[in-house]
Amino acid sequence: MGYRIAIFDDNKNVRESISLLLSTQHDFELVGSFSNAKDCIADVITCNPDIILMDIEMPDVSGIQAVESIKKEFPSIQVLMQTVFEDDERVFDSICAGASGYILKNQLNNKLIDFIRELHDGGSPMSPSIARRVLNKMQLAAPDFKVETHNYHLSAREKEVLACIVNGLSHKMIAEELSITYETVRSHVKKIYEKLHVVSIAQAVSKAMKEKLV
Amino acid sequence: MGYRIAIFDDNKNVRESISLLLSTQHDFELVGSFSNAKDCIADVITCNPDIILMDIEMPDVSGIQAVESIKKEFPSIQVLMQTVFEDDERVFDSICAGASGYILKNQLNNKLIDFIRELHDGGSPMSPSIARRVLNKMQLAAPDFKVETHNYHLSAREKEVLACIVNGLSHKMIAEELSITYETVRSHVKKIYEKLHVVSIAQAVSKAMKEKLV
DNA sequence: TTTAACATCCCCTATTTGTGGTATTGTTTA
DNA sequence: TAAACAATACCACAAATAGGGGATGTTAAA
Repeated sequence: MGYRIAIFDDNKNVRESISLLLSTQHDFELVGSFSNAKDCIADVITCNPDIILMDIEMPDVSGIQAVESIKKEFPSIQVLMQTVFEDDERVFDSICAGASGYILKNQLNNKLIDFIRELHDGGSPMSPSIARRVLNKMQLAAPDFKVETHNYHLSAREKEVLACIVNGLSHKMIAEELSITYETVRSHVKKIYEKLHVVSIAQAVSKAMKEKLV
Repeated sequence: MGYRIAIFDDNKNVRESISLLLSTQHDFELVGSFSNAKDCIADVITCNPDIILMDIEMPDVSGIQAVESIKKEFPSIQVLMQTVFEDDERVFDSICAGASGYILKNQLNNKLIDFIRELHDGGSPMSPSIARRVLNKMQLAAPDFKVETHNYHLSAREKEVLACIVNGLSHKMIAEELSITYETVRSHVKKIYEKLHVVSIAQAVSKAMKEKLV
């Protein structure tokens, strides 16, 4: 089965050299080549690719916006970002937008073919320095991932009330929201405090958010 | 400049075959080979490696615990995890513990040399499927990363007070904590609410934690 | 079938918090 | 140097929250 590949890049030379490179592989088929991501959804519908090579810096619509809308419409398409930039922000925005790989353009020529195959086989090709950035970011965010998640045995109703509290509603507003009386809200809150071992709204919100209880 | 490499792996065959593989590279030097991470800190001091190949599953002390303590003591040593496991938990625990790369053992033979060089050059070699898991994890955690971080121009003192509130202290306790009067705390709180555009403790805590203001 | 947990509602009291002011002092900056 | 901000402190009143009860009906588990 061949790979259907599309390119978005505003640089004509880049598009042409990639086209030439892809043509050396008998099982690669370049089904689309676009200088602009303005109509990327329509373009993708037209050419129906499996894999998209996406430049980040393009006029009008950035590659990051493009990958976001493409992945929303076609989650199974794999997008490989390619750029000269490797600042943290662009890297993480791309990944969060749904890119499955991120490579620097200086590595284009020699490795692109391998990277595309790796992508197709369920891998996530990244330039070495990008991969390092990604790991560093995860290490920084480690506390966010490693949440000690006790189970406080809150009932469904109690979780609802707690969610309202975290969203900043007063007891009175929670009563309205859940169509119960103020006194019932108070009963739930008392029970929540007991179960979480807290004694105030501030502590409850803090604990709920820290331990992702809502 | 040569690479000083140490191995931790409980399987003697693995250690020997890696040793053999490394010996084919004139600039690689195997400075230590250990079947156990019990004394990993002492071992590392003794053999002084630049790079460590760490097996995950070892008796007594796991590779994850080992990398955690090694990175704590010697942050500049690069650790490459190698394992047959690729469950999410072990992958992320390893990365959070400070590993700079993570490769599956079935790819050992042919690629290990390249991976070690990549690691040494500031990259983070990962097996393709591992890289994909890492990106998926980041995408899932995207909301945690993409914090719209307004600047509310809180003064240093106001941030202190806000931190106390988030930690669940009452105004009275904050007064004691910061050695100011109760009324001053209330003044700060008023100002904080004004700047954050909130009207209650719950909202303040919620906003402060969501936007990582403390 | 008794018990336990849950959801609902009510009362009383005390404390904490929210809102509106005012005021002094020192520092920074336009 | 005047204006703006920051940190401190106080007062008064209103509203919200916290803690102690008690009560009822339902449902699910032992």
